[in-house]
Amino acid sequence: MGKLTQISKAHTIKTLSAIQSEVESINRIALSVDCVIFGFDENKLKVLLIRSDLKKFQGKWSLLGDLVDPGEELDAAASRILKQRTGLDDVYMEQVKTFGSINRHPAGRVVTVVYYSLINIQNHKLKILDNEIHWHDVNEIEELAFDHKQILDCSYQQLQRRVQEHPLAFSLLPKKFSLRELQNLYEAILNTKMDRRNFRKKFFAMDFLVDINEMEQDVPHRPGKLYHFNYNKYEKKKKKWVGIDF
Amino acid sequence: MGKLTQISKAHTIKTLSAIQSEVESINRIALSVDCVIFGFDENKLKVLLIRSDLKKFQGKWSLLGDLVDPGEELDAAASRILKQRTGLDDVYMEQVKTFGSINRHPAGRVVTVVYYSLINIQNHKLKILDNEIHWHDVNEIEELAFDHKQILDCSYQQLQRRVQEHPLAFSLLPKKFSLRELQNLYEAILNTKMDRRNFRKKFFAMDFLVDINEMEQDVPHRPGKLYHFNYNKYEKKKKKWVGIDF
DNA sequence: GAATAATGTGTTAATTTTACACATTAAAGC
DNA sequence: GCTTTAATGTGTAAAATTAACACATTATTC
Repeated sequence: MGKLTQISKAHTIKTLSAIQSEVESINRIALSVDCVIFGFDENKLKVLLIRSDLKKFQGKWSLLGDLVDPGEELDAAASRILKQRTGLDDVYMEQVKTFGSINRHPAGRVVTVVYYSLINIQNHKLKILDNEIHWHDVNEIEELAFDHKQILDCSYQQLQRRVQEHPLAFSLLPKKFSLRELQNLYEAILNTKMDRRNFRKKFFAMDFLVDINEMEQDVPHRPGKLYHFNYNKYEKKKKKWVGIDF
Repeated sequence: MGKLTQISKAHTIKTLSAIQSEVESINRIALSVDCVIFGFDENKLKVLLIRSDLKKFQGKWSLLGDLVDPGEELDAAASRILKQRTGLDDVYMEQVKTFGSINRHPAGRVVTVVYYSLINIQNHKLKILDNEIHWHDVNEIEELAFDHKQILDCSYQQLQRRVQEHPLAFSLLPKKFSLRELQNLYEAILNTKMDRRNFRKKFFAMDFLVDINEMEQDVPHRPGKLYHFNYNKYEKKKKKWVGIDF
């Protein structure tokens, strides 16, 4: 008996209900969503992890994930996980890749769709109540439960690529930020040092920064100017790019 | 009762079998793989489509896909579909994205992991026996069954991006090719016209082309030189890039 | 008020990308 | 076989982008 879309071989026109029962009888694969939640604090790129609840991985850290509800969109599942864990919605999120190795999960075949999100740690510092959840330096993570280290690496690489094409990184900063903070963020994500003057030039040229006529407070040195990111302007420009650059 | 990875809320250590039964009882989502198979012929970028076997989409074209076997890797499923439909293995393939809208499939919840592949049409022209399968100009496709138009658009965009970063496109050409053919291919994929001299300069500078001291045969004009693509050299260089450019 | 440490700013060199023209060669047409 | 035609093959100069680099200014700290 052919499988769902293999049917075309015989090429008879099937009724929906025939296919429906095929779907139900054949499928023994569970579907989950895992979230790689990035944050930025103390000039380090961080990722939110939880202690694994499986005996096999006892003591190990893992990404935040959950099974997808049969009636739930994939994006919605990712949002839900994020909301449950951080209390935040309206967060930048992007699908990364789907991981489906046969033995990636000890409980059976679990295929997982991975998303990364970018959140501002300060915003939700108080909302993490579960004391089994912690922020970890991305660059200091050696091992994770399941295949989560591989997933993290893949997501981190995608973030590094994307952040050079689109100014996503602002999602990791508070609304008001100085250029030094912005540069520290980029240096943390890309793991490089950059020239301060060229960095400033580049961002001013992009024309997404709004000078809000405020200065940093309580910094142990000469305070820098504070800026907003103009999301509207960015979205408008992005539309013009579609099909050209990306 | 919490779902698989939601368990961490209560944070008891569960046994595997407890989780296994959760997985089995909860999951009602089918998983498929769809392949966007690109080819290049008559200076046009093509995609391989099959007539839909569903009444709802009768007459409409769709991508080649199939349900994933519970014991089958995702990549393997994509390879299998390709092999079944074209007779080819050892083909360039890349995961694109996973599509999981609730109502994307009339038979129920079917989440599909999408791959694109690049194949050389000449190589396997004789292997497509099923007369319900045809090549279509990518740029002339208006409508497809399911959400396959959206999937195609997404895959095509990803191909366009990737081809500018890595010389993937060679997979679409025969082993021996002229620079004109190569440029026609890039122009077809990117939907642009390019300067012939700059194009040649760029590819010679990459240093992946091997002059095989042969000329085109049976062309209605002055024959051009033929080249091979040096995959080994490319793979070596790619390793040096890792973490720097990509 | 002197020392410190960060902010803020412009110019030049180097590299990369784009634009552009003419001689050469084989096929096609007469 | 001679002419016409249409493509191949090649180099250089301008333009745009990116990288390198130094000093005056300002608030804080001591």
